[in-house]
Parts: sequence; structure tokens; C-alpha cells
Amino acid sequence: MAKVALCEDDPSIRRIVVEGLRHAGHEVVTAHDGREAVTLFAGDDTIAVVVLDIGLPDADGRDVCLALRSAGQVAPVLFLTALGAVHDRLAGFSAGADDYLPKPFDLKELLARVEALARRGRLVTVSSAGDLVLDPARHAIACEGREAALTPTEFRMLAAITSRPGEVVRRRAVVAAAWPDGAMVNENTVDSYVRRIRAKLADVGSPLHLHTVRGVGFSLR
Amino acid sequence: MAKVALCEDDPSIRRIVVEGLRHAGHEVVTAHDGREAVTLFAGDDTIAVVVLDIGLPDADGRDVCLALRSAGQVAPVLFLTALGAVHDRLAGFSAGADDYLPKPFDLKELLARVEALARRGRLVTVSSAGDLVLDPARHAIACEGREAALTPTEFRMLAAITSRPGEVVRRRAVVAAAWPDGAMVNENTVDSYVRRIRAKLADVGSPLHLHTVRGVGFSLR
DNA sequence: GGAAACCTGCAAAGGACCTGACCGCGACTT
DNA sequence: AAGTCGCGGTCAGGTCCTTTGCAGGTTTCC
Repeated sequence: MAKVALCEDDPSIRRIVVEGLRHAGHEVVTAHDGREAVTLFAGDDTIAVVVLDIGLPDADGRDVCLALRSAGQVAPVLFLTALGAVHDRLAGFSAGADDYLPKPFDLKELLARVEALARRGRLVTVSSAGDLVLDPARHAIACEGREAALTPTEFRMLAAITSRPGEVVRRRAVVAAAWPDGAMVNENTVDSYVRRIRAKLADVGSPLHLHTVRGVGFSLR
Repeated sequence: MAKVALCEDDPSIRRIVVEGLRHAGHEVVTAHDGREAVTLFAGDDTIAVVVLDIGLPDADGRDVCLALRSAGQVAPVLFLTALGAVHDRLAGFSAGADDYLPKPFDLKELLARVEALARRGRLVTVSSAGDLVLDPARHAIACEGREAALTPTEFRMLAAITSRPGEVVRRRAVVAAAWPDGAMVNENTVDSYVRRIRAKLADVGSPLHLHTVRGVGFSLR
């Protein structure tokens, strides 16, 4: 029950994979070549996993991956390839891939890996108007290329607020998230952190602002 | 003439396999349970192939595999199992296995597969990101011709960090990888090693730097 | 106007990390 | 057997960042 984007030029392989994914309950969008993949997949933030063939007729799958990444697509990418050579695998990873499957592959294994990637999520995306990305793997936020590192406490706090975009997160909940051990005394410390988080949001040019709801808490809009 | 690591709790099966491998000219090291396997196999970089029983008395073979992987063991892993079910096969692969053999198996087939794996080297042999190359066989890093030798501990540590290029690897994970036996007391020792690794990265002129993320861990960028 | 809630700038304290040096141990050499 | 060397691990001191809280200004609500 996740949305999977598939780019594969070989019709028979494509059919098998699509049927397998659909049968497993996933929604599938397909592209036949690299250009179509970029067009269809780049702006779609509902995609949970991207499956890319490396050997495409019009482009290298890795270039497609890079293009998707630079277009803000943050879904994990799994590469399919007939090339078993190590350096291809490596090039795939350095292009921003999250997993790799050499052809010929077992369909069940592909399904297992796709689902693993979908579960893992890898990134918490906050897409509302622009695409602000919260990256737990790097403890950073990113927006259109620009990136800012967060301290552990800042990150916990922001994560709590972005977990429910648009909604108001109560001050108490923010405190509980930022200080899981139950420590913390001074209320004002929260404000200090909010201030610093706001500064970093501004640094990356985020279209989303950390809005305060007086007497209640904070929300991201 | 390859070194094979075997972990199997059943004495009769173990004896048969060991004799078969030795007869074929391989060197064999054995473990009886998961803990012993991790202890013996994790730090041994001369191992060409690891053969793991999935059903061990003290642990799931897949967990052992994960532990070995995170400890920097890069040899291909072949699973033995009495379970023929597909989902076990898949779980095995997702745990980082390279091949799979259901019991009861023909000794000749096991030998053939072990040798195939030994020849092939390993699925993820050289982990590299950018132009930096990590060579497990020589315990060295190289960058555009220049090369530097790493000590075993340094290598395990760097391997753990390069396994996820760009992402932050938690300090805890780094420690687990560098000291697979769970030893290690002084936190500062990690810093010392990081320092040495940085020096060697600089020696070979690596474009990638070992970046520290305060309060979290390290990442390679 | 006044109080509460919030923002801002700043600075102290403590922790995390870096650095350079040191020492013990085992392996290898002589 | 003694010496040498590389590796693993530790230590002390310094640096820098994170955390925390204060003090005072500003906004909002009654």
C-alpha cells in the first residue's frame, strides 16, 4: 500500500515487476525512459520508493537519480542493473541510491527490498508549499539544495513539530520531545531553541515558518 | 585454497562440512554458536567466505550476519537452513547474505557455491564514495594513485562509516564496528582513531572528509 | 494600563571533541 | 635473548560548541 515509481525500458520485465508490485497491494506509476521518469517522478511527493533501471535507452539511470534528487525527490531509490561489476554498484550508491539489485533478480526479493525501503522511509519530508526536508540520517534540514545542520536538541524539537505539519503542537509536547529524559526546568529555554530553529529555517530559505500560537504551542506553515 | 569460516551447531553436519572443505583444499575456522562466530569471524579479514547456519542455539544466523556486517566483515555470506520458506530466504538476503542453501543439502553443491562465492569475491567488495577507494584485501585506502595503509581497527572503523556515505553514523555504531567483541572502555580512544584516519585521508588527498556531527557521530562527505 | 506570554541578545557552564604525547604488548628482527 | 617496531589503548590539556538561563524588550490579551 505504498506508491512505487518504476522506470524500466524492457516491456517484459516491466510487466512482471508492475504485476508483482500491484499484487502486493502497491500503487505503481511507470516510465519507459529517463526523460519520462524525471517528468513524472520529480514533482510527485507521494512516491514512497523509486525503482530505476540503470541501463535506459536515453540516459544512465544514475543521471536520472541525480536529476530526481536535485529536483527535490527524496524517496529512496533502488537500482536495477544487469551490470554486476563492483564499480557500477558503487557509482549507483554515490549517485544517491539506497539499494541495488543485480539482474536477473527474484521478484520476491525485489518486493522485499522495496517494502524495506518504503518502511524505512529514510527521510521525513515536510512538503506543504515548498519542500523542506528533515533528514534524520544527517541531522540536518534541507531546502532546494541549501542545508543546515541541527544540534541533537534542535533536531528532536523540530522533528516533533514537523511530525504533524499544519497542526499545532502543544508546548508541553515539544518539551517532552526535546527532553525525553524528563529533565528541563526553565520555560524560556524552549523559546531560545525556537529562535535558533527559526534562524536555521531562514538560512535554508524554507517557505515554511515556525509559527507560534500564543498560549498553546507551535505549528509549521 | 581459500579460508572459509563455518558456524554450525550440529556436530555431525559440522564434521561433514569441515572435512569436505578441507578435502577441497580450503582452510576452515569453525564456531559453534552465534557469539563465538561474531568473536572469531568479525575481525578476521583473511576470511574468503562465511557459511552460517540460520538456526543457531543462541541466536538467529541473520542477526549474526548483521553483526558481522556492521563489524566490517566484508566476506560473502552463505546461509544454511532447514527452513525452506520463501520469507526466510528473503529475510536472509535482506540481512546481507550472498547465497542460500536449504538443508538437506548435497555437500558437492555446498562446495560449488562456496567456491563460486570465493571466486566472485564479494557483492560489496570495495566501498567507495567519490574517488576514495577502500581496499579490504590490503587494508588500504587509495585516491588517485596515492595510497595509505590502515591498521585493522582503523579499517573497521572507516569501513563502518563509508558503508553509508553522506549519512551520519552514530558514535555507538562506530564503536561496535571497530570493537566487535564488545570490548573498549575509553570514549576518547574513538577520537584518537578518528584523528589517525583523518590524517591518512589527508595523506592520500581524499576529497572526502571525515566530518563530525557533534553529539551524534561521524559522516563522510 | 497591566500582566502574561513571548522574543531577543548575551554570557556562563559544561560537555564533546581535538591534539599531541605516552606506554604496554606482541611480533618480528638481529 | 635483547632490541625494534607497529598497533592498540590511554592520558592530560586545550578548544570549541551546545546547552542553559538571565535580563530586558516586545507583543497580545484582558
